[in-house]
Amino acid sequence: MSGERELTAKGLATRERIVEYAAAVTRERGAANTRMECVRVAANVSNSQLFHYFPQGKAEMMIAVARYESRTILADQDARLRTTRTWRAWDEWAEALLGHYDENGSRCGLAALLGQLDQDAPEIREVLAGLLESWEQAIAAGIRSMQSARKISPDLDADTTAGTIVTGILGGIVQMTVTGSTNRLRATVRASIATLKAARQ
Amino acid sequence: MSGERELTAKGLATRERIVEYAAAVTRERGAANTRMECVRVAANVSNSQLFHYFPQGKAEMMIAVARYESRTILADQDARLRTTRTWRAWDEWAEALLGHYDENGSRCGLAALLGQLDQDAPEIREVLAGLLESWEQAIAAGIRSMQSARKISPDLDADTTAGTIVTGILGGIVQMTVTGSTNRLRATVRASIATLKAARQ
DNA sequence: GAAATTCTGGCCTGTCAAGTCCAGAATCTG
DNA sequence: CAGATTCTGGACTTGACAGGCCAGAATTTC
Repeated sequence: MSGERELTAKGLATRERIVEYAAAVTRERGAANTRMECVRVAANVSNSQLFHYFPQGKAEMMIAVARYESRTILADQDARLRTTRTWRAWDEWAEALLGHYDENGSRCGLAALLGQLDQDAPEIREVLAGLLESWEQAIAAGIRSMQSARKISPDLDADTTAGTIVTGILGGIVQMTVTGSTNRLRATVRASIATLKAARQ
Repeated sequence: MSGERELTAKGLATRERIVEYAAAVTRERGAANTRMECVRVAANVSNSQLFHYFPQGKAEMMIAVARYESRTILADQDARLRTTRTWRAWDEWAEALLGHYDENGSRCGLAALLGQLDQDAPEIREVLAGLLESWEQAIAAGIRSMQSARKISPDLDADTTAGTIVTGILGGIVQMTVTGSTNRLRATVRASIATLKAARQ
């Protein structure tokens, strides 16, 4: 047993499985209301295992959950946005985003974590800040693709616009968790695309 | 002692004072991390008083806090927006909003409550939904004032636009709590005003 | 001045959940 | 097979915090 962690492939797999179930519970109940006991039952592991893989306890686990959600969202968005060269692709991006929430009914891994920022967990804040940053970059890359394809004017500031779009999505998600309706998210995402189209070339 | 509550003027004043301090503590530490003990000390009352005025305990108190914050925000926004007839007034509105957060450094009563939605408190959700609704209406009223003054085209849908503006503000506030910076809020509020100006008449 | 209320302040209980500990079983790896 | 790890499961400790209880003091109100 060295100072650092050495996990076998099996160990890593188990740890990852725990994180996935923990993320699911967190999405369902919010980070604050996520009980280690619930995760234990959901992941079907023993208590010892939980604390074996997360010696720092719940705090460490929630950071892992934040990283997991972050990775998941970014992988999806990156794939959809990096080489977006048609208006149709943007419409599909928007509908995919909205469709996700229409299906999952305001369960949102991002929103579930946002509620937990008050705690003593600056690391979660950092992870989420990184997620927002990368998300902006993915959208900015999509905008630049459109500019390369001469469909959006090069005068449009891709970074600023991308930032505003992410802010709008975030606000829409929050409104969804408050009101239970995706109306505002829908309106905002469509307004974002309208803004892009207003800069048509 | 009748079935319903009968509070003297003094009693009401004390209750209100408790709510104000509770709101301050909540802003500082977030709803989840707000301890009755902290409120007790801050408001300088005894434990019995706390539970005398809030027989349902913390849950009831947080609802009162939500109503208080809601009232405070709306009173301010209503005053600024209901009869906004000049572009300058909009700029002042925006700067007041941004200035507030630059001063208070990401302390936000609204954000502090948003984090607490996971809990078993549907009433807080309702209060916040009402706040957002009224806020939208205040902004829509401001837009209509501009339309009456023939400064914004009557073709602009005041309600939809107001909804998008509130969504953007909300997203900016959330990003502020995550990143600690008001940059995105600033960009979004300015983009909102730019959208209005784009519908100049 | 009597009745009700407002208020103090401490003490006590209950609950919930995080995290520890341990003895032993199963599994993997060289 | 030997030695490490993975894993079970339960019992246990600890701490935080909500909330109740009570005896009595101050204040208000009629």
